[in-house]
Amino acid sequence: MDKRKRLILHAIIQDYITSAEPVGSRSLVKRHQIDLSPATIRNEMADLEEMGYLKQPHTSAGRIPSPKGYRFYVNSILGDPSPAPEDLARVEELISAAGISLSNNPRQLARLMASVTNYLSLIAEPSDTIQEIRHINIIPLSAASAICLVVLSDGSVRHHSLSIPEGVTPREIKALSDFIDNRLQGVQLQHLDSRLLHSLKTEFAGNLRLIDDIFFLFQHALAAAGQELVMDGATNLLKEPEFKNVEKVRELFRTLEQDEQILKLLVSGSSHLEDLDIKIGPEMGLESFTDCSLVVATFTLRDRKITLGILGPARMHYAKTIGFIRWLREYFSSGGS
Amino acid sequence: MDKRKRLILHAIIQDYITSAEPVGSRSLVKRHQIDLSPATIRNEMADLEEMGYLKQPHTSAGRIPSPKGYRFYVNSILGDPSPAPEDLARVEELISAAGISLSNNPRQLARLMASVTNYLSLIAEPSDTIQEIRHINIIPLSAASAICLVVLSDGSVRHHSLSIPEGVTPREIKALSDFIDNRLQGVQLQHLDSRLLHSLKTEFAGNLRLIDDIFFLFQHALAAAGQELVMDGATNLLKEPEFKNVEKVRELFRTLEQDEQILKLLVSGSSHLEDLDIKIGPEMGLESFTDCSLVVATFTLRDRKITLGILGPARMHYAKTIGFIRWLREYFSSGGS
DNA sequence: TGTTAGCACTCTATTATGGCGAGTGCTAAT
DNA sequence: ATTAGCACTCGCCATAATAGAGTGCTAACA
Repeated sequence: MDKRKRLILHAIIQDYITSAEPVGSRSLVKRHQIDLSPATIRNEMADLEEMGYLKQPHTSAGRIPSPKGYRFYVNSILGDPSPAPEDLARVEELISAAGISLSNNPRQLARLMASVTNYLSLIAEPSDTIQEIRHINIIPLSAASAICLVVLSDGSVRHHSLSIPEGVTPREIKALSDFIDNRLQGVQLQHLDSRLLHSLKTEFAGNLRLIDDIFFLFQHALAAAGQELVMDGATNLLKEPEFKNVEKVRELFRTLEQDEQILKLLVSGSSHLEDLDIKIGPEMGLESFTDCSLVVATFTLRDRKITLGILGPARMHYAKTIGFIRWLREYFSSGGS
Repeated sequence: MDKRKRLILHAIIQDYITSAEPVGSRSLVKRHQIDLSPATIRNEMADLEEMGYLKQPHTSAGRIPSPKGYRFYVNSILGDPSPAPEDLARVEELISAAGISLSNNPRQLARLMASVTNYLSLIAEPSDTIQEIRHINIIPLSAASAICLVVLSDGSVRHHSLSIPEGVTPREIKALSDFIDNRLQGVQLQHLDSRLLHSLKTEFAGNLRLIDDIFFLFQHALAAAGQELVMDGATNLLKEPEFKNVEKVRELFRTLEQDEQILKLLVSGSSHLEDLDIKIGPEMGLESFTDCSLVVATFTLRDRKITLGILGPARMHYAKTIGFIRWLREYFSSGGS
C-alpha cells in the first residue's frame, strides 16, 4: 500500500462517511482537488478493491469501504492526537446543566453522550450489589471436553463448556482449576479484566495450553454479570440511511434488548485500559451490527470500572467520536466530578 | 346506536384487529355468517361512519375503526368478565422460570409481560430513594396567572405556571396554597394519587375554582418524579404494520426515550385504583402514539405503588390484553411473590 | 512507464402506463 | 326494510422506457 493509495482510500472513506453514497472517481477528484485524472483514480480504486479495502455495491457504481478498509482507516488515525470535541462549549454547557454529578447518574451521562455524538451511547458500570467469585471448578467430562463451573457470591452458578486441546492431561486440568480457584476466589467481577488475567497467566507454572481458552471464557461469560447497562440515543441510529428499512431496525433493536449480549460486547475488549477499543462491523460478531461500529473506553473512577461506548454506523465519524470519548475519559480521570 | 349497528361495529373491529386491513362489506358478511346482504351492511357502515365510529382510508376502500370506534368497543367489553391469559400454562412456566422474585425485579417482569402480550410493556415503580414533598407554594404573578412551586426532599425545586380562573382573589389563592402546603408536606410522591387528591378536595372549604387545575398539575407534573421506569419489548411494536415506515418508528422511539413523558402517561390516569385505565390513540395526547393504545393497571405491593402498562397498536387485542393484565394484578395482589 | 482522454457498456433509480381487484354508492326491484 | 345489479373509484403491481452516474478498457500521450 503506497502513499497515494492510502491517500485515496482516506479520501473515499471520508467522502462516504459524510455522504453515505458510493464514491465515484470523478466526484472524488473534484471534491478533493486531487491532481490526477478520474481514470487514474479508477485504476487505483480497482487495485484497492482487489486488496480488499473497497467494494462495489454493483458493477458501475462507485466504491464503498469494506470493513477492512475502515479498519485500516481507523488504525491510521488512532495514532493521531485526537481533537477535543468540536462543540466543546456546548458539551460543557450540557455538563453543567446536568449538574455536577454526572458520574453518579449514568442515565444523564448517557444522554449527554448520545446528544453530543448523535449516535447510540452505552454505559456499563458495576451494579450496586457487588458480586464476587466464590468458587471455580473445571470438571473434565471426556478426553476432549470439560465444564467450567463458577459460583458467585449471590449463590448463582454459571457453567460453560470447554473443549480441551489434545494432549492436556486431567491432572494438568486439575492443577489449573485449583490454581485459578485459588487466585480468583473473592475477586469482584468488576475487577476481572484482561490485566488481571494476564498477570495470572504469567504467574501460572503449569501447562498453558488450556489457560487462554479459560480466560477467554471468563472474559466473555462473566463480563456481563454484575454489570449494569444504560443506553440512550437509539433513535439517533434511525436517522442513518443504513436503517432505512424496518427489517434492519427490528433486528437492531432486538439485539439491543439483549442487555447481556451488549454488555459482553462492551466489556470483552482486550486493549481496554490502555486506550480505546474499536470494533468495526463484523468484528462484533453480531449479525445485526454488521453495519455498525463501536468505540469503547474504559476507566476507573473511585474504584469502579466504568465502560463507555458509542455505537454508530460503520460509516461513523471516527475522528470526532474518538476525540470525544477520549476527552470524556480525560475529563473524568482528572477529577471532573 | 341500535343493537345491529353495535354488532356490526364489533365485527368490523375484530376483523380489523386481526387483519390490519380495511374491512369491506362482503368479507364481513362472509366471515361472520351475518344474515344480511353486503348492501345492507354497506348502509349500516355508512351510518356508522357518519356517526364517527368508522372511517375510510379513501373512497372505495373498506372501513377501519376510528378512535371513537375503539373507545366504544373497549367500553363495551370492559364490563365483561375477563378471561385468564389463553396461554396460562406458558405464563406460569415463564414465571417459575424467572424465579420467585418477579416483583423485586421489574426488568424480568417487563420481559415477561412483553413476551406474553407481544406488545411493549411498561412498569413504573417508586425509585429506591423515596422522595417526599417538603413545601408547596402558589405565588400569584398577575391577576390571571400564578406559579406553583414544589420543593422536594432532595432539595430540587419544580415550578409550573398556572392560569387563574377569573374572579379568584389572591386571598383565596393564599388560602388554597396554605391548605395544600399544610396537607401535603411530608407526603411521599408515590402516594400522591387521585384518591388522595380527591379526598383533599372534599375536605377543602375554600374556593374550589382553582383546585382542579392545581391537582391536575400535581398529577401530571409530579407523577413522574420519584418513579423509575422500565420497559421491554419495543421491538414487538415494530412487527405491527402501522410501523412499516421508518419515520413513524423514529417518532415512536423518540417519544419512548422521554422517560418522564411516559411516566406521566402511565401514572396520570384517574380511575387507576379501581380498575384499568385504557387510553386510546389520540387520548394519550402524544403525536407519535396516535396509532397506539395503552392499558394500565395499578396495584400496591408491600406499600409500593406499582404501575403496569401495555402499549400496543390501537388495533391491539384488547380482550386478551385486559385479561392478562387483570390476571397479573390479581396474581400479585393475592400474594404471588 | 505511468497517466489520461474517449467511448461503449452496465446497472440503478425514477417515472409513466395499463390492467386487476376489492370495494363503494346509488338505483330499482322485491 | 332489504337486496341485487351496476357503474365507478382507487390503490396496488408489474412492465416498459428513460436518465444518469460510473465503470473498464483501449489507445494515445508525456
